Formats: sequence, structure tokens, C-alpha cells
Amino acid sequence: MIENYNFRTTPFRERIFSLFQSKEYALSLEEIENGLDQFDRITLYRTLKLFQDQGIIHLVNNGNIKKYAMCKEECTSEKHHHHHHVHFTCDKCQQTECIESKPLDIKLEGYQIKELEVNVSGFCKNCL
Amino acid sequence: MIENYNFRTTPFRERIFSLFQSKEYALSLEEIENGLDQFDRITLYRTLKLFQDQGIIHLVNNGNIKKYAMCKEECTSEKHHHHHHVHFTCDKCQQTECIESKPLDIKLEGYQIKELEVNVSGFCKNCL
DNA sequence: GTTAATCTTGCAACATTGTTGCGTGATTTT
DNA sequence: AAAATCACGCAACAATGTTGCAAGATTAAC
Repeated sequence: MIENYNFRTTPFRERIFSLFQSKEYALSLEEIENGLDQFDRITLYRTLKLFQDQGIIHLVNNGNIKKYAMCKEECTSEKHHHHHHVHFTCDKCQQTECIESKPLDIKLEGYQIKELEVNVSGFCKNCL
Repeated sequence: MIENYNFRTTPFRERIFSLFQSKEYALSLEEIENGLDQFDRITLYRTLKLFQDQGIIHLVNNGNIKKYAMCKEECTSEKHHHHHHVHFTCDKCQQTECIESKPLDIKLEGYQIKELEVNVSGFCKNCL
């Protein structure tokens, strides 16, 4: 799967890739670092940027904490990202997940909407 | 107006307060700093935190750029913030504004929603 | 299959952003 | 007027992120 992209497959990139695959939820920088024994910080930053550019992961901004989530198929189309789905962060377990729902259509008179980001917080299914 | 809060009114705080009042749109840290001749960075951070805690301003996360927006009346209720309105950032002029619209009601089955944040980007009225 | 070109890594060094502790000075309160 | 509280500004630090560069690995070219 990682071989299908426009960059070289290296052990480090495979590690990061499988880290994302092994989790259902979005990962913070801290969680990623904790999932690695030893690594170079700069290489990690560059790998995350590469993965974002390639449409493998996308950034989720929830309050002050940045997280990275694996992109689903409907995420990318024609090399363009559309994250019109909802990002949910649980106030209890702190896990952030992408929720696949019907695309939101919010319209604002006089504005031309290109991108739409919805961040929701509360209690998730497991913590209710 | 600034006198109605639970903290002392100081020249610095008044400067920041009137800076926000003088602009219709949300301000980035850079814009705030450019609006001041000389200042202490730490005091600015603390003032921004204070204003957030007091419900004077709120944080808007648009991509990688953090901005601070003045709270409208409907923003605060019983010392709790509700930013269920839409934040719009223009791809051309880069200005971020709060759009007062009917409160969004997004429902997710199995989840309990507490807070909701919607960030939209595209072209604003002036740049269309 | 050896050489050349390209890509990736990891180090140094630096820039930005944000926090904590603390002494000083100002403002309230008693 | 004295005591308590609050705000400020400095130092020092921590976290986050970027750029340049040399060395090593991989791919492409001859």
C-alpha cells in the first residue's frame, strides 16, 4: 500500500505508516513519538509533511492539540483533499476520530465556500 | 466596558482590548504584536489567556494559524463559551471573521456533543 | 555492472511559540 | 498607613518547527 506513492519506501516511513494503520483514531505528535523506540525528530517532521502532501494523513486541529489522522478513500479526490467529514474528540478518553457521515452542506450567503472543517467534542460511544 | 470584568484595568490591557475593538476580524499573534510599539511578550501571552478565561476573546484555529476573535454577546452564557457559529477565513485576504448564523445542530448517533467548531475557508464577500 | 544522478537521513544550528518562577512595583483592602 | 493582592517584566527554560549540509542509500543511465 505504501508502495503506491511517489516516494521511496524506507524502513522509517514504513514504521510511521504502520503506526497509523494500527490505530483507529488520530495520533498526536506525542503519541507517535511514544510509538517509536528511537528516531530522529527532523526526519519525523519531514515524514509527516510528506504523508500530508501525499494525501496519506491529514491534520486535525482540536483546540491546542494537533493530531494526524489517516485519510480514508473519500478523503482524497483528484489530488485534492476534502475533509468535509466531522472530527470528534472525546473529553474523557481524549481520542479523536473521523466520523463518516453524509457530507455537510453549509451555505453562507455572499461567500464562496471551498473547504469545511468541523470539530466536535463531547463524549464518544465508549465513554457515554 | 473593560471595567466590568474581574481583573484590574491596566494601560497594557486597555491597549490590547481596544486593538480587538478596532478590528472587525480575528487577529493573529503577529497582527497583535505589529499593532503594539513595544511590549513584553510574556505579558501579552498572559493577557490573551486572561481575556480568553474572561470570555472577552476566543481562539480560532484555522489550519496552522491561530487567531483570536472578540466574543459577541451570544458567545458567552453563564460563564460558558459556545462557539457554535461559523468561522470563515478568506483564501485571498486571509481575514478570519465570525459569522452569525442560525446555530448549527449537528447530531451524531451514539455521541454526546458538547462543543462544536466550524471552520470554513473560501472567498469572502469583498474578495469574490 | 559501474558511474552518475537523485533521494533520504541525521546532525548542527537556528527560529518560533509558549510556560514557570521570582523580585519589583502598583493597586486595593483593611 | 500597613498589609494583602495583583500585574509587570526579566531570566530561564521547554516544546515545536525549519533550514542547510554532508554522508549514505537507492535508482537510473550508460
